[in-house]
Amino acid sequence: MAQDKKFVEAITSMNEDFARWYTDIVKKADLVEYSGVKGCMIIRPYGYALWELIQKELDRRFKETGHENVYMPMFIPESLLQKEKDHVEGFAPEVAWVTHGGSEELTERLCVRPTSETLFCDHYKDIIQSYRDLPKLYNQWCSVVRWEKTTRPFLRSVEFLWQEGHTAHATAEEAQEETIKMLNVYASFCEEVLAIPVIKGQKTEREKFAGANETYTIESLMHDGKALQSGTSHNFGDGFARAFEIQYLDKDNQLKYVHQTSWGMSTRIIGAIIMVHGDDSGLVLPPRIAPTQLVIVPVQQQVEGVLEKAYELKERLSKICRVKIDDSDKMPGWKFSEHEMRGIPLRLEVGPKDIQKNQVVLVKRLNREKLFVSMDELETKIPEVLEDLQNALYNKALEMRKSKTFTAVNMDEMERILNETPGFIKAMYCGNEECEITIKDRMGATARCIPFEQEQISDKCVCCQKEAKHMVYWGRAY
RNA sequence: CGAGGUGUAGCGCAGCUGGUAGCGCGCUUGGUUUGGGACCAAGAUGCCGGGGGUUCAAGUCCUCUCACCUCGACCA
Repeated sequence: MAQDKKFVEAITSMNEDFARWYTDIVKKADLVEYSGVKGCMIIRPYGYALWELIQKELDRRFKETGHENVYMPMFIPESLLQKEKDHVEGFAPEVAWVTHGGSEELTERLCVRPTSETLFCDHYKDIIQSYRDLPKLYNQWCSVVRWEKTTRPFLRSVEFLWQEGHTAHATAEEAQEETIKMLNVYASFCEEVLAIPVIKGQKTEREKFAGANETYTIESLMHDGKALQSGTSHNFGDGFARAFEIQYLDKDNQLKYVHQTSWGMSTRIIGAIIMVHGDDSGLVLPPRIAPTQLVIVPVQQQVEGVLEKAYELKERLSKICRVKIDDSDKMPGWKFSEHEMRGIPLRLEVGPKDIQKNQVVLVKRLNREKLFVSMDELETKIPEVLEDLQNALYNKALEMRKSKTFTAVNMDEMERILNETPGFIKAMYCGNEECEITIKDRMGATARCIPFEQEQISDKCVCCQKEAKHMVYWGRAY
């Protein structure tokens, strides 16, 4: 089992301690450094490069679906935050307040935005008058602050980077269409770019966003069997519009409330990339999101001609992929491990022997498989291998999820599965919140979503055994 | 906010019944090396988390405090 051999002792093994494994990777792969403020992280160049690629891919998809980027203030006056009742109640426990400007106490406290619904609403109220002003399709890239007590890099930090889309529509139908459209954007982004398979579905009443009529979600499953909400899309109906009096004059000369949506994806998704694809040697990045897709490691670089050839290859290959060269004076083995830890999908080794044979060695991060490739065929071979790796990662993640997805018809069965083989549990639900609470209290699992793709596991609710309304994915979650 | 744990060099740690600071890795310089974490030599690096006490003497004992980590309750 040479493939499973561990070359680096620095990373705690996944099976030994998953939480430690995660923090080890985050630090050893140079994604994050802890900062002086509890719960706030320094995102280092490699981690930020990941985020930039995520931004680039998502932003392109937002633009393609007609959205425009804006920037809202970071501060929200207390009175503004108060306007929508459910919304404030949802966020009140975790907002940070600014009370002073310099040495002077403010007449009204300012909240550091935990999310920007109220700001967008306040703005929409001013700029929307006519049906001709609709729809408004805005998005904002920013950071938000939520005063969390238990924090972990990417998964839950006090300040995090995200994107929040906020749209206003003339009709309820349009708003619903937008909500689903953006959920699909997230889902295809996750599956196509991040190679993370997701379950699309709707949140239960209990789990939905504060102030939303409906919340839709994509849920993914981590290696330890815990679920991660990877993106959400909300239909607000006209609830916020009524609270903020966002009205427009329709064609029929009637004043009507707009219908709104919001949707977000955050740096948390980086946690998902780590926990879905990573292994005991470190990060594993899908090629489409890898800041460096190919690293060139010269071997015996002191031998005349080796470094020159390596630089020449870098120059050539930079036209077809994101490539870096490691010409430091570390040992080759050290470099191999280092770049594996950072999850670079493909390594190219070139040494005197290769140059003689006019070939290079390509090594896949995923399984350390070696390919000997002629120097003349790199331009066709490398994109092919990267594409294969992208697909292989998706399939592997899908297999992993399948192997951790179970069905249960009663509480004992559900609890046994959760304890013995953590993962998603498909089980029927009556729709009564009491049952959700019972399940949460008894086994710490929550309703992840009511999937669009329904299955009939049984007729009865897994908890109360009364008539079931729908099938729900349950699980312990991050 | 409850329960537990850890703070000593950049990182990981040792430092006993108190006696004035050590190991490994990393770092710097020079040399030999290079196909899975090389070797030799010479270096540099400390408010022992912070305050207060006990003592002739405190990483070490007492006390308060702060920070961080892990696990639970609440959340993207």
